[in-house]
Amino acid sequence: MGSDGEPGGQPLTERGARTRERLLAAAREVFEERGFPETRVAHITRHAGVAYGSFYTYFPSKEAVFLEVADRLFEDMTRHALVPSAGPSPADRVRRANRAYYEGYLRNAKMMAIIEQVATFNEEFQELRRKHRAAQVGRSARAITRWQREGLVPPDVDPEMAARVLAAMVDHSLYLWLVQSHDPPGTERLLDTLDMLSVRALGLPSQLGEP
Amino acid sequence: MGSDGEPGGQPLTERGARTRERLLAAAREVFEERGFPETRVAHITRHAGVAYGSFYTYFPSKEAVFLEVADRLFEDMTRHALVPSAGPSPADRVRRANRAYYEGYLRNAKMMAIIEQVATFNEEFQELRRKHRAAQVGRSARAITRWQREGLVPPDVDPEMAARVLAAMVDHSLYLWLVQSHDPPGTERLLDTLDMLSVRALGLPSQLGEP
Amino acid sequence: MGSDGEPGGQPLTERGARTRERLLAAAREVFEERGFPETRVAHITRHAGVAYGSFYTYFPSKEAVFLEVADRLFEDMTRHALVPSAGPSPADRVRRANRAYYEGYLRNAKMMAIIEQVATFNEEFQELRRKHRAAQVGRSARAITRWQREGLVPPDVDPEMAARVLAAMVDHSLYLWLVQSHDPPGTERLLDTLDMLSVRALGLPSQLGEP
Amino acid sequence: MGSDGEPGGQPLTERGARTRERLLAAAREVFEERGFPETRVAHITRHAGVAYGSFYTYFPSKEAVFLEVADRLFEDMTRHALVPSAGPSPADRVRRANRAYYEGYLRNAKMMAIIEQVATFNEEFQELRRKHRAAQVGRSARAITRWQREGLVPPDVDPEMAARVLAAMVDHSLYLWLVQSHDPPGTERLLDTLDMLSVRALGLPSQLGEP
DNA sequence: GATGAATGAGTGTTCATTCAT
DNA sequence: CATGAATGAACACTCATTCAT
Repeated sequence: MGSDGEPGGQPLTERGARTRERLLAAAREVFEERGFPETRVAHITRHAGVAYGSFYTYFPSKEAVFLEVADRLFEDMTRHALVPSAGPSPADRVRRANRAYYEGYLRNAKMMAIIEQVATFNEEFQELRRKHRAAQVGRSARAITRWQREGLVPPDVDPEMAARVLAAMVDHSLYLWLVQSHDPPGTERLLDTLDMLSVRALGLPSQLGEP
Repeated sequence: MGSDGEPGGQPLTERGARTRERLLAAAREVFEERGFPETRVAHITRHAGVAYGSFYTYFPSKEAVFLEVADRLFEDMTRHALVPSAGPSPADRVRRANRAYYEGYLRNAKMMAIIEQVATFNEEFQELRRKHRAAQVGRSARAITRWQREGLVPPDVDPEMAARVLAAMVDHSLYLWLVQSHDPPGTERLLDTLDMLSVRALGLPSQLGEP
Repeated sequence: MGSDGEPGGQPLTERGARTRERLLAAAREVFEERGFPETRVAHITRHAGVAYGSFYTYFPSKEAVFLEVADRLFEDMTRHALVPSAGPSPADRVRRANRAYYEGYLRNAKMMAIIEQVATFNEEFQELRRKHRAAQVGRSARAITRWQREGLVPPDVDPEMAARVLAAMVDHSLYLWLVQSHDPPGTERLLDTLDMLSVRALGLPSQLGEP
Repeated sequence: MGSDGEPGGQPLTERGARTRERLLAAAREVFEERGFPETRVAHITRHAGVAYGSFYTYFPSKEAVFLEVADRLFEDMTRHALVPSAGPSPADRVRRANRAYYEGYLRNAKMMAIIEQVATFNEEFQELRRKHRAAQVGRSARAITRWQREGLVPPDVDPEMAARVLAAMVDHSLYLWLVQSHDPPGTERLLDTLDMLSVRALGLPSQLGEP
């Protein structure tokens, strides 16, 4: 409303930075525990050990902390998902990517559930998520295109669509398995199936030298 | 939810049945339009053209109508998903099942979004959904097992897991395409990809007589 | 609104009379079970086995049934409270009156609790009750006056006040004992104390021939 | 009543304490004026001159304020009811106790009516009241026992029962007089009768040196 | 910057009573 | 008379955000 420092701005002092960090960490924990709609600002501040009002010193709204928590999570997921393109066979690259995604999912499973939740009603957040997804799908699509040029993937495969569909397969399978079923035993079988189906769906030779 | 054992349920007269139907239809439309949390009971009754209080003559809560609307939808999805097992090749059966699911999804796309939404915070509803999914996955798994016996699917495929994973692939791809992206053009390419990947992932011969 | 038969009027047919009776009996039972504010008209009709709307054929309101139920109860209490004035000593008459009141209270204990309840917020009902009380107190006061003329009660006793105060003593003691404490054992001791204190408070000779 | 363990209680600042006090005072006045069920939270806050929501900063429910108002009242009644045991004759002690109780009742008459009201439907409150009553009755019973040892009260009197019964007498007489009859003239006659009947009922010598 | 009190619009649900059939 | 559907005002409680100290 004025030219004053907007709330939610970055803190300038050392102490302020610590408080902000505490709030972010507390927010994540409370969101994981109760979900977004059931989380009260008071829960977050109590958990962080700061005064109620201080929340609004660092974040303009409950939504805003969530966005930031989610952003950090996406960052984490993406950073670890990078698989060196040079190296073993395409099939192995697919397997490694799947495993890396699984590791990330496991690390962040609870928060992934909440992200799914918020994505169902918050348009701004949907947009953020679409972007992250598009980047990931883009990378996979480019790999598929390359493999097609090398004759490893049949030419009738639409790289963009295949990338989308396989990403949906892995993502949603992990969601149902880790989030909705609370991590049941036998995860190895699930991962093996994901790997196998991904590789065969693309028609990749599963071993070096295989047709 | 009251402990009085109020009827709050099935109408005894023709007129009551009509009112109840009107409320159900209105509820579905309003839910689709605004989502579950943003729907007010007043919206539903206004839309149905009945008095506020009449809602509670037929449903004990907002949640209860939702459950019933969703139940009807599951019913619709399941009824149309039945693909005659006798007939053409396995690959064709897979394609037909995918198409049937797509038709259902398209018919109910808006409501599917809301179902996804409610599933993220309502445990009772999650359970209902798990059951429907399990039934579907079971059917697919049995088909895969049969194909394995007939030598059409490699023996290293875990039928249950494969069924799960492919269902997740189709379901979530359609969700992202129809719900989150609001039915963009080029759906045929998506469906073709789903078919192709399903068939190849299972190693099914895509044409009669093909290996 | 017109010159039609007002609701709540006496029924003319035999069948109507039976329905009305059923509603009255059901009302009493439900009131006893749940108290006045917690009783729904639906409870009464369900309990009576008649249709919801029929209630208003016989009674203009929930309050109206209550008034009638209470009126019958007062009638019962009064009818049995009549102690023949001729007969044994005044002390015995006091004892008999106390016992008769106790019997009535016991018979109607649950309803007495609800009457107490309604009396705290319904002015019309308070008036009804005041009248019943006044009649009872009047009778006792006249007996005390007589006993004063016969030299059995000291002349410094105010008959009206003493009657009031002793009635309050008996009434409230029974209320606390039977209603609030749910009829604990040892009632005989309570009754003996009530008798003894009543008799001594009035200075009555407790035995024939005693001073 | 929430399961969040919200503070909802004691204010931490001077200003908060003042607001809480204002709400308590306003609550008492509104309860007295309209009774418990007819009191709206909005009445209380309007009367206190604070925002609606502020009520719930200090009290978790309408019931909770009532409990606290009543508790303070019981406190007041008890504090003033203490009659020095040393001093004049037992008869005088009885009279003084009666008068002290009357003073307290007069001071709190309106609220006593509401307390009676709430006691008819709120179990938690009934319990609170039972405790206060038991304490009072206990004190009286001990006095009667002492007087029996000193030969001032006949040995056939049951101290506990007599204390109960006389307390009921005084309490309910005052209730009917001050609350239900709105303090009619001639209260002195009532008090004299209460004193006289109490003393005679116990057989206490009404004057020093009298038998 | 930190604190915690203040604000008040918003909502699901209840239920006595009325009315159409 | 009987039936049960229709009505809608009423109310306690929540909670994100703002503000005074």
